[in-house]
Amino acid sequence: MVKTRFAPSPTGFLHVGGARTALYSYLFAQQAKSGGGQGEGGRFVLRIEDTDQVRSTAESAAGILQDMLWLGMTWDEGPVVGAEKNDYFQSMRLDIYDKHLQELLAKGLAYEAYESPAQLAAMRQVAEKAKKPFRYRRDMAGRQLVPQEGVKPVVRFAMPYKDITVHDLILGDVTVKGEEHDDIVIRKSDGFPTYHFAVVIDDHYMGITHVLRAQEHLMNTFKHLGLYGALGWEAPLHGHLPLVFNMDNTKMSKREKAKAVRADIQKTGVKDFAELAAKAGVEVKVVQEFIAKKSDAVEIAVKLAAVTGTRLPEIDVQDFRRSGYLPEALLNFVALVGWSPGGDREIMSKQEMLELFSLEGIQKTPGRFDRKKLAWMNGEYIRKASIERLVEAVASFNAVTDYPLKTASAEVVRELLGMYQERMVTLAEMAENSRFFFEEPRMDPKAVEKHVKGGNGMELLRASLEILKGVKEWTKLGLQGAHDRILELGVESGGKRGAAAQPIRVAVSGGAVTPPLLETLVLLGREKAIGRMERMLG
RNA sequence: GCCCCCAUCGUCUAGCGGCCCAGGACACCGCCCUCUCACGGCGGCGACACGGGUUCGAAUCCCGUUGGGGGUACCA
Repeated sequence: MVKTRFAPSPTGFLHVGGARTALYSYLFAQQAKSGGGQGEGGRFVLRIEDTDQVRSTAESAAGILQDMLWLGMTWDEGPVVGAEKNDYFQSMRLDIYDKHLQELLAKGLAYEAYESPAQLAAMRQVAEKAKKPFRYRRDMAGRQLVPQEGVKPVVRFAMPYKDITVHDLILGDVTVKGEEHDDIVIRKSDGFPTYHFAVVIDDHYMGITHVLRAQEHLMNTFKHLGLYGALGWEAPLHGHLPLVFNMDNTKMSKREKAKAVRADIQKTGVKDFAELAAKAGVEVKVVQEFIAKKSDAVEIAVKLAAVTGTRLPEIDVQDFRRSGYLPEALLNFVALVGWSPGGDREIMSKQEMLELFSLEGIQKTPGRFDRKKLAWMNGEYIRKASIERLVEAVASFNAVTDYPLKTASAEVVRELLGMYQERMVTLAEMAENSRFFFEEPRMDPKAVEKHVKGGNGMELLRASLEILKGVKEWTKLGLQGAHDRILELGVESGGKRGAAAQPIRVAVSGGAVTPPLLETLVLLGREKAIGRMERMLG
């Protein structure tokens, strides 16, 4: 039996790094499920670690579930979508933690500690000045041995001070010496367990056999192993995954959204934020604090970005959905940051990943998240997808975005997909570039100058307009003759074959780039096409 | 500072002692195709961090150096 889990804390949306951790755990369990006859099956558990009362939110938890499902990762045990909290939320399991806390206390394997946060900070500072590591130990000098007025005690775990080795599934054996350990807090003063305590108890009760988590947890594992020992339980196997970074080696964090917005605001040189604040519907003071880097709040960044037109970097799964990535492409890409099936395999369906996944293929080094490669991969998926699949994807995309594409009929969506499938990398690109089909085009002055006003653009446009006006039936078939004639026009005028197409493009779309002219004109319709050309001619 | 992990093209990686003066993909740069933009095709640039060992033979094994990363919370 293999049982894995993904245990996010609901303090924000599902991060792509988290999605990858979830994916590996999911694949590992699913693999055991399909088993090849050798396994007794596998189960994948989703657990919400909401022991941080201040930062956890219900919306965040709901968002994480939604993102998991969008990516196609379903769980065998966990929260029920749309339902109230159940046993897979740590905040619902306080009794269990407390029971074991009492047990440890009774056995003398845990104890109350009475230092205030300020006292602890001071102790750390002293250690730092002396260039000595600070470790809270029951045998250290200077402990606060009696309760203090106004300070609620925490409970610390009496860590065994002996060498501990983790047999990591990915990194191999890692040992930390006994003198390195310290007595961690297992119950905070608010009565909630800390992560370390809740995780151990939950993994045990939920029967988790394999824990795959990010490498930032490696050092925590020793503490957890200490707890398993004290509780008399067998520990699950652990595997620590390499971290995921940005191309510039910085952490992929939500702070980048704030950074992007700040950079754009600073570029404008505006110093008085009253107008900006008003437009964004935020208090001036809040904006000022944001600019002063006193806050990196995502909600504020989003509001301000809407005003400044800043393109926020994608960090969370939701961001990628809004940018028009296909879940299968994102999943495929994310799988490959830190794992390789060996050989040259890159494009893989979930089913193929399931067949190929193995812990041996997991890298030990941190990976960079190369958005350009993701974009390429998304394009590959889009080009290989059936129109049916893309129609579905557009619906899912429209549900979280607000482009005019949203107003398109099913039939028009299919037409657009036909035109854009080979020339888009994300659905957002299509949504953006196809705006002129739905609303009046914004004229790009450079394009107008170059293709219409410059050279013989006006003449060509006039001649083309006459040809188009003569078209009886405004369909692909009916327009074919006129279209050919327009291309000839370009050659006759001494230009390239497409010389006459450009002025029409610009008149009709506002820019120099559209899908092939014929299809564009057909979908646009006679009235809009001719009207826009006439307007351009003045 | 201390503890721990890691190290192949700019990036993701293949490689698990001879098949490698290192293969693929993205990116980048040319050329071809072409009504714009794409798609597609062809080609180019480009890496075993460094120094010692071990071995007939090392990208692959060992040690050191350097570099990168993680941890060092009443956050997870």
